[in-house]
Amino acid sequence: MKSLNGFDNNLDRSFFSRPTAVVARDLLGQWLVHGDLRARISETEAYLPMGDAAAHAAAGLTKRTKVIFGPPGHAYVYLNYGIHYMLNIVAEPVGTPGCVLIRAAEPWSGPGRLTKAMGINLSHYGADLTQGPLTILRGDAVPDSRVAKTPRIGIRKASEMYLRFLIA
DNA sequence: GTCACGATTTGT
DNA sequence: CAAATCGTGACG
Repeated sequence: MKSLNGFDNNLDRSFFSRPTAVVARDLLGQWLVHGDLRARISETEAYLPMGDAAAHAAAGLTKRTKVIFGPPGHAYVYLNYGIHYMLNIVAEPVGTPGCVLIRAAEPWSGPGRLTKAMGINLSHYGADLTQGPLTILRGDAVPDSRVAKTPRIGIRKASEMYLRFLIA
């Protein structure tokens, strides 16, 4: 059964409707697809629903964070430093505001360079990644032995939490 | 309305 | 190390 975008192995809603850190870890090795462009996700960061001062959702439900409180599998995109678009994927069930920042996908390093290279911008805010031109395809699973965990990059709050996942 | 700030990148 | 550049959230 193919999806609207023609692919038959997209990650479905249930994949994203799990604990944020688990989704972040399991997103490694999957394919980020935008139209004809595709890139293998190699680095992610989890921003938790609770007890995470660095998460935008910690500020509560606002116009900007609205999508993070919605159904999983949707895109949370925002402009950072007035220059770079950051792509996040909403995790957890509706009402639980967790999201995963896609920090890099081969061959691109850096969240800002990735979105620029793949043409992702604010128009993708709220887009459903389980269907449509912007989506995630299932790739080969990355074994724990190849997954590294470190503190997240570029944040000032909660910098001691190990919520950054990358392929070693 | 005004203001400080930031999940980055690039160049000096 | 500092600049670029602007939407958001806090405050009045």
